[in-house]
Amino acid sequence: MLRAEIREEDPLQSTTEHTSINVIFFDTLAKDFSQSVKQGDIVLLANFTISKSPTFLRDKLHPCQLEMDNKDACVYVCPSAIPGPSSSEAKYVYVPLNKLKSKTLVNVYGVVTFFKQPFPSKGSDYCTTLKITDQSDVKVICTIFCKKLEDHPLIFRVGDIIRLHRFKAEAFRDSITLINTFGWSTVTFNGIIDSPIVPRTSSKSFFYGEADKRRVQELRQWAANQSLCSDLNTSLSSVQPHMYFDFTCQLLAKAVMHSGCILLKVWDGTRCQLPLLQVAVPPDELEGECTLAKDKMNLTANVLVYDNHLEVARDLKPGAFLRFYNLRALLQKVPGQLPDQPEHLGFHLHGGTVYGRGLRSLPAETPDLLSLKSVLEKHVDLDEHEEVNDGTLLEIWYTPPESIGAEENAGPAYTVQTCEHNTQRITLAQVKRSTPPLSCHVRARVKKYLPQQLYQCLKLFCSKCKTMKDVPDDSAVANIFLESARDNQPCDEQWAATSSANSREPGRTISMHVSKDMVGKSSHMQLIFIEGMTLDEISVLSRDHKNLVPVRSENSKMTRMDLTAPFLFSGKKRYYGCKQCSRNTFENPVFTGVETWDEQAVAAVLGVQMMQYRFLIQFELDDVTDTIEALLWEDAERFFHISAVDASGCQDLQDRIQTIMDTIQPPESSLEERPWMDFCLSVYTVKDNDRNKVCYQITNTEIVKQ
DNA sequence: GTTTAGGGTTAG
Repeated sequence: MLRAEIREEDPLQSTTEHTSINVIFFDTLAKDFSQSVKQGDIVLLANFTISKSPTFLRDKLHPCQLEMDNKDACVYVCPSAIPGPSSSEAKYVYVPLNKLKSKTLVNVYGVVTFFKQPFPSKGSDYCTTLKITDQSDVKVICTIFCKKLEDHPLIFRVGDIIRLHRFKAEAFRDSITLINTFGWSTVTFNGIIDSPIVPRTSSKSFFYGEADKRRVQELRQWAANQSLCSDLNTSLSSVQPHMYFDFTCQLLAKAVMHSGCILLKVWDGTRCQLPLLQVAVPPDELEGECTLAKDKMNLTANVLVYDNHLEVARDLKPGAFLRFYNLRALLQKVPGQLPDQPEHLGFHLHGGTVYGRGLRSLPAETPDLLSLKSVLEKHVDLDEHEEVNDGTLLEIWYTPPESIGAEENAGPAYTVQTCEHNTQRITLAQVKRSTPPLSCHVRARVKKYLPQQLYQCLKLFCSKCKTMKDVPDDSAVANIFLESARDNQPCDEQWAATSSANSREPGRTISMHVSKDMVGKSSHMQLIFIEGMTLDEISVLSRDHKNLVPVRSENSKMTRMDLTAPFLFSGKKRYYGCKQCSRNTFENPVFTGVETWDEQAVAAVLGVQMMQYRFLIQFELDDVTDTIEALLWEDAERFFHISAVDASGCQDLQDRIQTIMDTIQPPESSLEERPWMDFCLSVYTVKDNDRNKVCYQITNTEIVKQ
């Protein structure tokens, strides 16, 4: 038994849907038919019977089949005018590119090193120019003139392998060029080693056999070691401003901007690192899908196509896979944009074909598209959200991408806004475009924060002169005490009761002074002035004494220590004064009338302008549309639910801040893994060298108690 | 059995 598949000779004249049908031959007829027929031959069948095709569902051919089981059944085989592969292979001889002779007719194989999409020549035809090379390492320019665009070779990228039949070799400017001539044909193959060898051609008939496969394999192998292949790895996520690059993508939508410009909205499934240009198009002028959700996620590239490329762009259908060649990435200002705001990345396919500039659609099944398709498939969940009404779209627009379709991320996880602002949440890109002053709500993740050493986020701030400084480290403070204690002679003040003792080190005397008014009061009520102690000693002593004021003597008069050191030790807390705003020294302090000594009272008596403890953290926030640097400053204590001064003397509280920061930005985590947080942002301007600088501060935002 | 192009960045 033998099965043959035959097709209607002229499908256009066929009135039925199925133009191919199975024929079953039996016995001698099967054997004879097998020996005399070649693919492409015309057959004439008579006296068959018609039965249901059992393979209809599987092979999608005609639901019936023809069975040649009748004793009168016969078949005539008419050899086709098109020669079969077996007879044609020997006819083609391929000339190496270094052996081309002028004025000869040749067939060649080569690897494409450069090519241009077909462009209109000044004559009657479209022209394709390309450059090829082979193992001889000679490069030859080829020119193909042909009236019909669809008959031009299907070259997708540098590295493709092309076979040229019936080309004329000509000398031009000291080198040989190839031009198509009568009866010409071209076949191309992709240059990827070990990928299936599938001929691409628009020729009506072409010969292709085992010898061709071998030749393609040889050239692929050779080319792989020559680094001829163009870089097709530029994705939207890696594109940089001012680049020229080849870009493989899918067309989402298109719109005619004016007679000289078509907008193509495309994506490759990766997110651009820079904000992408948004081009406003009225919905009824946009052909294809609404890209709002993808725009929002910085996934949609807007390509403006001009001049000679309009012809190709006009015929493209949304959903098509495209490759742009030598596309230009440019930073552009949005109309009405303020000078300080970031520019947006747009893409231009300007006129001309230099460096191969152009675009073409790629057949959906080409192996060139495998990686693109696999990236796009990861975004399938997005599409469902685009078939929704405007209200939902608006919501998606204002929702960070990862929370789309993920219920568990829908609500704020770690922060809550405590303000009364009734503003709709906006994107960071919109924040940057806004005009200060302004309060707004955003949802973002923490990309980075400073200082990374969290103890450095504790600052000293003078509310009078607005000076801010770091908390001095222990070694600096210890040095001040050490210097002061050296060769110190205890001071002698009339108002103080003094007791002194020798330290273990020779020459250092430790003294303690208490106001005579306070003698006999319990120790926690007392204000004790200490002299000649080291930092360690004061620290030990301060465990049991609430108010220790370190002093030194100058000409037997009691003087404050340098204000780099704390002016007061109280339990584990240390209080600092502002060098600029404090009085130089204190004389005859008045201690009467003070019932309880706290840091305020001590500062007042000593003439010290006390510095406040504050938290200061700079966050880099990211919500995909943009990033901004926002300070956590005035509302930092509310944010953490921790007082800065308490944290200054308490390791547990410092650890709690570290824990919160590790939740917001888990160590070693990628941005995508970090929690979304809701922030109230205050946008304001600050004079900076006579220029107005826009600043962002996190206000009215608190960590949710876990 | 003619001609075209014969690579090398627009300027929106």
